[in-house]
Amino acid sequence: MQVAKIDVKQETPVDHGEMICFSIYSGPEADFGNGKSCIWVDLLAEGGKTILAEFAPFFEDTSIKKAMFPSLILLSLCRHLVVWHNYSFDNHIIENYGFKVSGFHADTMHMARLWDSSRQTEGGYSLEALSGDPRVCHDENLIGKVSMKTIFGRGKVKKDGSNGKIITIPPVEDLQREERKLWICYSALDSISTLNLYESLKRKLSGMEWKVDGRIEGTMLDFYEKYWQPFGELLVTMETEGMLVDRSYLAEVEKVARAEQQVAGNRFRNWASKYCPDAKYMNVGSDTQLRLLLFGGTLNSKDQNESLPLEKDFKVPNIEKVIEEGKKAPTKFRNIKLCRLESKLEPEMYTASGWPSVCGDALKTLAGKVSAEFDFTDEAQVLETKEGVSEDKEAAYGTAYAAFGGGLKGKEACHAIAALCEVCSIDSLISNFILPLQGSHISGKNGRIHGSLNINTETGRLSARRPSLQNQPALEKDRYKIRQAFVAAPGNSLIVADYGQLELRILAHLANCKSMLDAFKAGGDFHSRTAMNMYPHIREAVEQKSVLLEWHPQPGEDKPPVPLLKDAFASERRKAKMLNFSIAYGKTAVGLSRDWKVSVKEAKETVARWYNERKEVRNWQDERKKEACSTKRCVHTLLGRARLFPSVDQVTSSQRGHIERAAINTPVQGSAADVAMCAMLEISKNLRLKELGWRLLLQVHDEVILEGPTESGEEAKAIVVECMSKPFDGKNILRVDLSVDAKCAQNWIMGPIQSSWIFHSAFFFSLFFCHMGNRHLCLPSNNIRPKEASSVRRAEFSIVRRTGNSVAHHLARNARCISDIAVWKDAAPRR
DNA sequence: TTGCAATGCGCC
DNA sequence: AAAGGGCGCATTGCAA
Repeated sequence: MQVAKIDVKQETPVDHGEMICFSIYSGPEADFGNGKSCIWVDLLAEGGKTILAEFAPFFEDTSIKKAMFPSLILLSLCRHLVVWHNYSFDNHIIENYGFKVSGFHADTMHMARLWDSSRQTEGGYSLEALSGDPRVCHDENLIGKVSMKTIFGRGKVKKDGSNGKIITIPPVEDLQREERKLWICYSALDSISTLNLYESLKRKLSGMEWKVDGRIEGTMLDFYEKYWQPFGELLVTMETEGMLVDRSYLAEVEKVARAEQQVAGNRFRNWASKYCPDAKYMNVGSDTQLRLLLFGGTLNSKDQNESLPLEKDFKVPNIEKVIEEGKKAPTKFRNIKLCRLESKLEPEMYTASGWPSVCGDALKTLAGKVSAEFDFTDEAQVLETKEGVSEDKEAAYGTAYAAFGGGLKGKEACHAIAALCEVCSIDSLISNFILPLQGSHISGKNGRIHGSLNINTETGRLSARRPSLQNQPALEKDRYKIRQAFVAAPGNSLIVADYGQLELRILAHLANCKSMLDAFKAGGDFHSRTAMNMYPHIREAVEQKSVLLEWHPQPGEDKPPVPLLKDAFASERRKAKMLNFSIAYGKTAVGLSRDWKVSVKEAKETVARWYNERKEVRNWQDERKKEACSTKRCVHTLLGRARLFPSVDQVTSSQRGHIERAAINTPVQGSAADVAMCAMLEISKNLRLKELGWRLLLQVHDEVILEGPTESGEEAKAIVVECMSKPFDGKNILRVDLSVDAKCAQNWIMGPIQSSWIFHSAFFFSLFFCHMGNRHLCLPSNNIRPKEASSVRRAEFSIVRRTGNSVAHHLARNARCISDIAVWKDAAPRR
């Protein structure tokens, strides 16, 4: 299928994009008439829409019979199962025409991910990359998909008439009309490649053992059919469902955010301009400018031959309408000269490439724990400060205090840098959420936003795109209450349910760690319990009842009789909590020492304390590392999905370190993803929920959101909790309970967060979409990296051959449907 | 004008 | 010697 009028990089396929053609292929034995095995349908031709309507029964369910369609063909077609490459996209495009797509059988994109989850940097998962990779498809008689760029790309003619390096591709509508023969071959090849890919992947997955807990359950093809096939379909329905967003609320929030950002930005610029006049006009969001302003002249920590310049010109919008020398009128942009503010300021953190870092953490070290509210250019506040009205303590100021000479100047610097942090955080909220959530490109006609939920991570987690709802500010940090903009439709409510410490529970299960399992069994505050286990003096205090592990207020009590552990030993608990999360991710003592700003020795000691009662965890981690670095080269998740690593013989030691950490993390993160997936399948299978009208909308790692009628909220909530607590066919196969917290609310702020969407498709049909609207596609010729973006604009599918030949035959005979037929041998001329 | 690498930041 | 797993996405500044 090819689609026009959609920009896949920006827009959701729900309610965006139009199909311009599609092709069908069901294997070489199928005969569409005259020995042709592939048909291609032109929807741009006169009456294109009518042709599509004729195919409606093919897309839809058998029960929806259209009289206009010859019933014989209809019946045989509808019994077919369809395989797609990136089903999500095609499904949405077809649904844009009002058809419900049925007969989903498999998605080769997901199958490929299951077979090898580590292709993202090495080929990727586009149809082109997969079908052209001899390790995937090795049929000598078939060639893989050939990219549009290869076939239709032309060097863009430069102004001087010479051929440029930039490759352009004409709009697909033009190609379809003007390069007809080639175009038909190209699109036919997509469906053929998809079928070929499907057969290959089926063989691959069938050859992989599927083991759960050491017991053979079948092959990975069985796994696919049991889990990822229905999961793929579920994700698509969730994308279609979408979520309602309150735009007027967001518009209000935007005003406030912009105003606050402006104030904080001016505060910083005013201060900086005392040292460097042009800083008054700088872009505080540019890390390049900031780096020079704060650390100009510093050496690169990785290459002592390189250093930042002491001053540099930057191009900024000429808002002040300054008329530069030699110019008559103000230009659109102008140059400003930035220089280092204070040479005593020393960078403490560096970026990966060795330059001083200006990230939030680095800036906070400079500023210390001070408020961004003080504006020392404001006389009144300066006076107040001099009189000692503000309670600032010198200890709270960061390293900038001394570097800028201490006293008032030092304080000024710290407060200004704190204001800078504020600007950055507000900016990211605006550009990541407040703006995109108001745009129409990610929402459909009904005003709901339809992001995408993808199975495209190495561990099997979902990712959410357009928008990326998974990085919404956490409840406590959501200064503009953005989650409040996600609302239930009138008469409906949301159920927001999340797992408590899912990954830690998984780790406890996988490592069979007694201490952790006991702590979970005991319930209460897990991190406090960890702290108690790590520090004998805390344990003593608990045993003597001079502190409480946790406290459940009884009627009439307004505070605990003795202090709580989390208050009395706050820093120990904080460390315990960080260790709980960090260790599962493979973090080392050196990393922790930097985070905590303590010596490596001290960090090592703390880590040792953590492992002391959790020896099983260390053993388990060592086993995983060995497994990853052995000839097996892989680790597995709870449900038996594998993650393959490169051979350790061929990597650097730092890459080996990465492999070892991933080997520890993947089973934990990937198993958590398995649990969340099973829970969602349980929820979607639940007949009572269906009956009550509750639908899944979103998932974010350990949290799900449903929407349904308010009146049945409580009943539905109980069912959801049940499904999540026993996600494996109604059972919990873990050694540890799954704790679930669920709320019923009108908007998301009342509870936890989440969302995502998928893409994918596979086998008899090939639907071609073209996107990019009327714009020409411009690609530099050296861009050989097949990105997912390119696969997203295509959708390919095929029908599993059951009665393939007769169907093909009938279709081919319906001349009104078919403008042309292409056989694969004619396809894909190489240029 | 467009794409890209580097950087940074949010979440779990 | 360095040492955090997994993502998506925005912006900047530069290259083609």
